[in-house]
Amino acid sequence: MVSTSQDAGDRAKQERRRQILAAAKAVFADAGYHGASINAIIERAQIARGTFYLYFESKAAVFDSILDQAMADLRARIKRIEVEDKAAPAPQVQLRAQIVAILEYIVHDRALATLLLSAGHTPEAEASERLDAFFTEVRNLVKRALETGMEIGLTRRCNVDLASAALLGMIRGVIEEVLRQDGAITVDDVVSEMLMVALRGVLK
Amino acid sequence: MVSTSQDAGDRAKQERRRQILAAAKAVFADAGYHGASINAIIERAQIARGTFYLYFESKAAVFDSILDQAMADLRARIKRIEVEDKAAPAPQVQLRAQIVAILEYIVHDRALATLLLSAGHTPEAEASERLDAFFTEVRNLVKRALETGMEIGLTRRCNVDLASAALLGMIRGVIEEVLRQDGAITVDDVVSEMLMVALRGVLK
Amino acid sequence: MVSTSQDAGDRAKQERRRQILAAAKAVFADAGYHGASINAIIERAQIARGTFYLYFESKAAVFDSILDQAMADLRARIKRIEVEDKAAPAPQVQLRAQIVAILEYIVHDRALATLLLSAGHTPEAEASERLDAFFTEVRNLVKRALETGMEIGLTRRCNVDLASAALLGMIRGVIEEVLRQDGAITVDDVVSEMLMVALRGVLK
Amino acid sequence: MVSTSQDAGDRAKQERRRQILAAAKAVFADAGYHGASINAIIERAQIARGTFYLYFESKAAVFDSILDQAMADLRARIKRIEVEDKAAPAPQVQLRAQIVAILEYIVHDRALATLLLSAGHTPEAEASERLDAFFTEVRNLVKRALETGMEIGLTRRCNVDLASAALLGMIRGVIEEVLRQDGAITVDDVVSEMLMVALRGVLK
DNA sequence: CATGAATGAGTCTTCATTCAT
DNA sequence: CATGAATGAAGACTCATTCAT
Repeated sequence: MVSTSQDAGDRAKQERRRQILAAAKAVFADAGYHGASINAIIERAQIARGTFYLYFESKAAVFDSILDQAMADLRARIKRIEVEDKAAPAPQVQLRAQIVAILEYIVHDRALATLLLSAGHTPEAEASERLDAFFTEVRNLVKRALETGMEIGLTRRCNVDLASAALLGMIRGVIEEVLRQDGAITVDDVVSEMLMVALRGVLK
Repeated sequence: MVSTSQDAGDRAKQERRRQILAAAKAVFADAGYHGASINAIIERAQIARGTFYLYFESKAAVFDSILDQAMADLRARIKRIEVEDKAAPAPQVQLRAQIVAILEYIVHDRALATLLLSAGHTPEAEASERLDAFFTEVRNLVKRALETGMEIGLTRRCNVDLASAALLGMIRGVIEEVLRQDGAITVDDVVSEMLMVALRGVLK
Repeated sequence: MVSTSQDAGDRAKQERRRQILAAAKAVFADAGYHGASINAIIERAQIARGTFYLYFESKAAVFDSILDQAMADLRARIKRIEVEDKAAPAPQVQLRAQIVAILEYIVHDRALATLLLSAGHTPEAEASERLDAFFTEVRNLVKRALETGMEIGLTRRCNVDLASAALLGMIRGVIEEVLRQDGAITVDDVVSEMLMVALRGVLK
Repeated sequence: MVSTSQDAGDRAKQERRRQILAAAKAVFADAGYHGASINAIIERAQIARGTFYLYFESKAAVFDSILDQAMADLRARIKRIEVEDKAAPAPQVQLRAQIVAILEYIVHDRALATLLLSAGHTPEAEASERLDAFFTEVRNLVKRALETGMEIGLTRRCNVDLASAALLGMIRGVIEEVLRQDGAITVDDVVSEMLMVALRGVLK
């Protein structure tokens, strides 16, 4: 009995937490970190002022929570591409699968996508640094991929810093386009198109 | 006489205005729209509080002014690429020249670049909409270029919406990389690399 | 049976109450009335938030309880000094015994002492008035003692209001000093010194 | 002209500052440091919220200002008592004059007096430490006076720590009594009575 | 024109108190 | 009885904007 009701309480708490996180995510996406007010968050979450601080220490803390969660989720979807293992699918297939998984995760949650696209200009939240670190991590992954590609003669020689920046910018641009068209397009098509541009260029 | 002193006054006024705009640009770039305070701006511009409101009606107004100026400058550097006129340089040469001109303008003014890259997330400034409109305008330009390219058989068939979004995202990503490296790289090199990726893709 | 278990319940309740009072006393002494938080009290008392309000109706109420208890304890230690009864010890001996008893009670409970010394400045607690009343009561006692002393020719003629205020102030000052030295000094010595100053003055 | 109007502005600012300090002093005296709210202060001072922060950085800062001013004023009234210079008035006359001056200053400003009597239990204001230091300073002065008195055979041998604590407590008790009687008594009479008790004791 | 003192709506955060479980 | 999640009034502080000089 006791454990049951405690579990129920815990579940309720987790639910509340999710509810606040969702509201905060939406508000941050709408207004940006600075523009978002606790007021807006609690109104959206339909809770009292104090309740917010029962679940999060501060405005920065919710923001951090959101980003941390997103980063963890994204990290879980990112894996090194296996080139040497002959049993593994072809690198391009692996790459495609990963990009689809990532984009699907991001695009699936509009607010989160907006957040990720705009964060970075948010000096006070600690998460901003961690977000930077995360993006650096991703960039390094792409850089290593390019380097490997060059080694095995798959990819053209290029400035990997610039090329990776260009590729990531491309991904961001494409995500924005998907958000803009809001579901009128499947992630799968998007990835095909994007890979085409990225891998083969626009010229015939 | 009157007109002369008026002109002098006008010139002085214009100078003051520029001075405030410059200060504001720096502050906005440093702190973002919300993080920027009138205080910081007037301190940097060495003017009194009231003086600021003599030249701009609000914080949002300066921000708008800065973006409007930037958009006007950029528009002046963007021209349709001439494909039919045989006397004109090759399309790729024209394209390259334009992109170099644009990037040089943006990268030359670090504060402005930072501003443009982050301005999308600044709800209260009206300019935000105009900025959106501006980017749409640019995207349309790119789209038309792609369509023309496809018509004359220069470019691969593709989803022009996505491809243009990808290309613009690429440009933004590359600009960020240039800012990150802060002058350790010339615009010319950047454009070469970027065009390579964009036009031919990363594959060998 | 019922009455027995009720008694047990009552005893348990009383115990809980004491536990909370002790925690509250410590917290009030540490942080002052305003600085003390219900949070700190319940943490120290190891009880749940709601439980606190089962035993006291408000923060002010605990504070009042503490002071009331202290006042009752102190009252029990204060008696009129018997001058006429020849069987009684000499007035100075009686006085000394009482002061020792009072100081010992106060100094023995550091938290309480701190509380009493600072409680005058705690507007919202009702007890503050009662504390004032209590001190007035004590002052009156001292005043009557001085008057009696004057009548029987033991004491110098003086303004009893001022003299009693001075004497009580002295006691408070001395208590503070004892707290400051924290046990490096016995109440007995303190009282000797204090009586010397009070009764004979500092001059030789 | 310019300097005149600037001076006028400065004078006006000084006046405002005084006005706020006075209001704050009254509110702090009424409610204690914690109990005092910026709201209460600005209402009493008849100014807007922001104006307060134009003159003081924080609530603690006003509090500090008040105490610092008081301490400076009091220090200016405290001088070592000259025992060796034969041309100087008798030590007791010097002492009396000083105590009168100090009490007159304190009693003259009811709010300040209340503040000084109750401060010390005000942890967050920096001034609290400085106030402690000030009181320690005064106690040391009294201690040295007692020691000197003992050396030249004027004073009885005694525990100077306790005796000085007793004497200062006495002063505080007497000040409280004067405030209680609110002007129904002159400082001069008070000092006479107090010195009588302090120097000769209450016994005949 | 320029100034800067004054304003007050709005921000984040705390905390005494209540009440459903 | 005990619990602790929920509440919201109230607190300190910021800052874009106005206006008398």
